Amino acid sequence: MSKLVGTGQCASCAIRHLSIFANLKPTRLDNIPFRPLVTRYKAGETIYLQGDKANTLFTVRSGIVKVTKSLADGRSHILYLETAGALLGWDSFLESCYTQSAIAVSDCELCQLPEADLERLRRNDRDVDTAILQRWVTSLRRAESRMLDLSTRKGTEKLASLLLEWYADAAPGSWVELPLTRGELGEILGLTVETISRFLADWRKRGLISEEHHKIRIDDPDTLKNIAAGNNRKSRTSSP
Amino acid sequence: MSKLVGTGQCASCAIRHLSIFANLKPTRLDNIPFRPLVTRYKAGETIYLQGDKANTLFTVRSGIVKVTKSLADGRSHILYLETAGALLGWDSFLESCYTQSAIAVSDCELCQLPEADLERLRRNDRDVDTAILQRWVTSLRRAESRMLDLSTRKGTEKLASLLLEWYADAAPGSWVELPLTRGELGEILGLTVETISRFLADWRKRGLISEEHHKIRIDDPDTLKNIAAGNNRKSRTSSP
DNA sequence: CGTACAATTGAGAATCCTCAAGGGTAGTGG
DNA sequence: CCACTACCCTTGAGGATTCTCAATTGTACG
Repeated sequence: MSKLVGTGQCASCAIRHLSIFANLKPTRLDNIPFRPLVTRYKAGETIYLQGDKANTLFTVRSGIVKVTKSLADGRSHILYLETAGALLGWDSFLESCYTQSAIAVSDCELCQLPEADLERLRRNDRDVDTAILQRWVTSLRRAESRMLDLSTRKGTEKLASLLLEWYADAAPGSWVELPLTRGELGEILGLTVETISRFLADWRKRGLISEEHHKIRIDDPDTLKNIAAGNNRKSRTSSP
Repeated sequence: MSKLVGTGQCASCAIRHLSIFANLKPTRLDNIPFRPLVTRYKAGETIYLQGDKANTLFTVRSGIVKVTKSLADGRSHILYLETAGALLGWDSFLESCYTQSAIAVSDCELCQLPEADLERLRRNDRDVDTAILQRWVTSLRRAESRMLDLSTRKGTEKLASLLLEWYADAAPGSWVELPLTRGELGEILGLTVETISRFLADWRKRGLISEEHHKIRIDDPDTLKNIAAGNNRKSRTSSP
């Protein structure tokens, strides 16, 4: 199960520059009126479940968290993959229940921010308030971009985009950890396991990517970018 | 073009109970330090465009507004349909550009809320702040539900749900205005004009709905609810 | 009454899903 | 150490769904 590591020292936190406290001056940090609990989760462990009473927000310190949403009949979807610095659990602000579940994809470490404490801090500190507001708008933008992707783009376009985005910060030609199963990739993009498997197999054969264990390498980024841009579509000539 | 009607009197506003000022006590309303401009738009007119400098939020007073997002290649999608009480233009909080466009679907009347004024009010008034925060979380939830719908549900399920939702507040068996074209319905659900047209034609033939001019009536809500729930799927028996 | 746009309908094809079978891999317990 | 299990991945065949292209009809509005 998840393990409590201790209480965080925000002033000396290694990922503070990514967090909502990034812009707080050191003197202000002393005013943070609570010490967030730091919890460690192993891959596959649940952080919170859709339907649980929502009264805590979380900041990801390390690892990858998938945020999923399920339908009554069992169909589900991965809404976001969150990494270091992300803030989870907005539903807490409504003092209701979580409308999604959060699950560790890799081993993770998270800070717990009780809603009441964070709310008090937000009201008293303009920088924290602004940081939260910005994250909020950014989350909404991201969700809206995903809606556009889901509704207008083909499977190959979406998968190619996801790989490139995942790979964005990596050195060209290097191996990158991809701790997601085919099923999870499908749940992000709205495709089935088999479809993902077929696309990746095809791209491996064509020399666009290589895979080994749970690592992936992009060998032909240009072609992949073309696919992501939809240039493999049948005919979309702009000439009359 | 859009026409300026005048400046709003929040205290006596007919839709205040739906707005972010709903919970302000009458005495507090006098403290609203600005008079929102009220503007009228005719069907089809643009309220703001993706890429415009974002410094104004809007409250819908009457009519229906579609909020759309476009890809570089021209493909686009309707993110939301907004009605009385809705707040638009969150991007203004980031002092950047609008990442969507807002267009009047029917004749509309909107209040303009300059970001700077609203921001000042939000910081000074806890109720306004809470109201905005709640709308934010609600918007995010709605976007996430739509993501789930777009990625997991079939066309018929989505269209049936949309009609039922649209019809939710109407009396059973009554005619309801549906000012959306087939193309717009498709842009909401991620389907083409032709697909929408075929679904509706089929349902008309089967006696589930009736259409006349731009009005629609649901004749067999039960069957439609079944379709929306996915009960027309091939086989999903839970027995072994 | 012409023009522009919306809706319909058909035919064929692209895309993706479902079902099914088989192979690989990692962890577990005797 | 090995069998066993569970889970993930792959691949094929067939079919459901939806798109694309094209032609036609209907409708609103100046």
